[in-house]
Amino acid sequence: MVLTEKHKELIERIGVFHEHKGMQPLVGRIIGLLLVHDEGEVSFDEIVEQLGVSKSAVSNALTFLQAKGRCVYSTRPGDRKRYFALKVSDWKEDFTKELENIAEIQKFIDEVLEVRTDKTPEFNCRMRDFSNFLDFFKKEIPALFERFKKQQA
Amino acid sequence: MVLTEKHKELIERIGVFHEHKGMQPLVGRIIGLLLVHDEGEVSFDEIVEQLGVSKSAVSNALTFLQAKGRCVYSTRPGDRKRYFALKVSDWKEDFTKELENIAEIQKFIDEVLEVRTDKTPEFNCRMRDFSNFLDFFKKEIPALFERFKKQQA
DNA sequence: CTGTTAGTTCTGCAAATACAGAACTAAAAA
DNA sequence: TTTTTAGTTCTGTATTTGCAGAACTAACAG
Repeated sequence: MVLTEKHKELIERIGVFHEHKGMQPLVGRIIGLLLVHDEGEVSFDEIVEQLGVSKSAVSNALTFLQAKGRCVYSTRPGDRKRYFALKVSDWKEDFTKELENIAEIQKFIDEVLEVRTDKTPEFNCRMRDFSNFLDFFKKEIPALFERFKKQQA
Repeated sequence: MVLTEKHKELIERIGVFHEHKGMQPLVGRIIGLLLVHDEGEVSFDEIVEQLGVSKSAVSNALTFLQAKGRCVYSTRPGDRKRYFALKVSDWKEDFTKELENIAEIQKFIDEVLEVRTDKTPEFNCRMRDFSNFLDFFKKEIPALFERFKKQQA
């Protein structure tokens, strides 16, 4: 597949977006490439060529993406190459994980509340409020997907 | 205020948590200190002493936190020191921002769908599904807070 | 057995990060 | 006016990051 300027520019922006989420630059670019690539599956070599980076960098980035469960590869009979693709299948799972990750702050809030004295009742009250909300939020996640399903039909 | 080992250890863990979110180490530690500190407000000097870091590092970190709107300082009559505190007041706003930030991926998903051919209908379909969900999700955020309010009462 | 393909692991380095320490600034105190 | 206080900005540096390139490995091909 030949990438147009538009493709390349979009890949870069998707890369930067993922960099901001803490991923290393190339990892974000690879996600971008796998997203815009027509065939869905992209060979190791093609990633190297399209992004103009070294094999070692691609190898490490793909190992990372696979470890994170964001990417898989398949093979074809009579072809030793690996074809990589994103696991868009379980976006619900991924999204849930991200939401739960945000809510992880609750664990700390609760620990903080345990060590705090009652010198600052308003502060403590707000924190407890926030903790209660996070509790509520986590429980609401499944319901969220259900409401979406209903609304779809 | 004298910090116990428990306090210090909790500050470190809160620091690491924020590092994973892309903040620089000291910024995370300062958030931790402001969270566990009894008085709620902590002077510049005390931050320097409690965390054992340089004034310059603290100055930069606090400038960053204030720019991000996560921290404010107040002053006291006849006292030139600045007392820093977290802005826990608007956790709803902060949380909303974080959720919207997650949903920002939708912008890219939609752009990706525009440049993709229909060679991979299933992939495209899943992406469209995800985009629709993100749409739904963003609209649901205010309702989420409302349901929490109701449940509280 | 030798060569080739496809990818991995190791080594090194250029650039970015995160901080220390010193010099500096602005305002209040003496 | 000089000094002190409280914090900022500048300069240098140790550490970490992100990648390139080379050496290596495993499997198949000739």
